[in-house]
Amino acid sequence: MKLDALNVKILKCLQQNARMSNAEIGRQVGITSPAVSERIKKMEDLGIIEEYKAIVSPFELGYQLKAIITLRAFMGKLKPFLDKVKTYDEVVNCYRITGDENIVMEVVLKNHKHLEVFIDQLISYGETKTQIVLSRVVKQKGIKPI
Amino acid sequence: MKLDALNVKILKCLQQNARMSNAEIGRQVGITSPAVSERIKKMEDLGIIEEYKAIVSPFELGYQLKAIITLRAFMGKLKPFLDKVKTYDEVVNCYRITGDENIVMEVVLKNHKHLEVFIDQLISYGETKTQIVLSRVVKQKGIKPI
DNA sequence: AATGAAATTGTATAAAT
DNA sequence: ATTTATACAATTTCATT
Repeated sequence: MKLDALNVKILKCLQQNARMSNAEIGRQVGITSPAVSERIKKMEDLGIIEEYKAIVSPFELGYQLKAIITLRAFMGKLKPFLDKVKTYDEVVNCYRITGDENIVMEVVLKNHKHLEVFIDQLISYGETKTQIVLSRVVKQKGIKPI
Repeated sequence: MKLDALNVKILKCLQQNARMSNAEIGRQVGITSPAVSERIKKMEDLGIIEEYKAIVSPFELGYQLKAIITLRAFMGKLKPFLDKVKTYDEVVNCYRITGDENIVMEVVLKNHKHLEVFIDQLISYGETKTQIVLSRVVKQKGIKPI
């Protein structure tokens, strides 16, 4: 029993509001709170639920710019970059990808000057391409089980 | 009083574990749980905290592939696409961006066949470029207040 | 804006089905 | 694997500072 209909409903609740109480989830899915608690614990242990995060507004925290930056690493510079990128506070998300570019990053920045300074840090690792985010079309969505 | 040292600490807790109890947060930051509760409520009302989400493993839900897909919309096709993209379950994140491409999407897919079918849906809206995600270098990180 | 106290609600554990 | 019962803990509300 990994992902029956009940667990799917529980996941849906937690993806909508991770701070919902077990009791409230129980009411919505039709079981008691100890049962909810056990199912959640099991899904955490199995790695189905990875973590619970508060999503904080970058703008409200003082970051006026968001950008998607891709990096095409120079010969021998990819590994050093993979170590370095973990230390950048600006990088909120980073994937290694196939294709001409090796890396795609989601970056938050205070202003254009901050962007300039940040890009300057990258040039020793490779060629970058920067795309400024104009708007969020789809809000980070919960993943639907198949 | 929007983001004093206490609120910054509270945000840090909630970004690490959104299901942490108010009492536990209070212990960590040195105030009582009603005070925590009130501060959190205020940050929610001000839009500093946008939402609380369980992060669920796409792989465990049956999605073996993740891709970054950019779209360069055809003349007059951007607006129709912006409406349509909200309906795609595969798209977990989507930004409108500056540059040659208009859109960048983070997409989860069952397999290569699913990817093929998905890309086929996009061709009426514009030219696409697909980059398969090999690994996550930086896990979705909490944003640090300035 | 924070605390302390009281009432309500939620959680954890164990026993039973 | 879920429920019920129970003890413990957390939350909410409100009066107080």
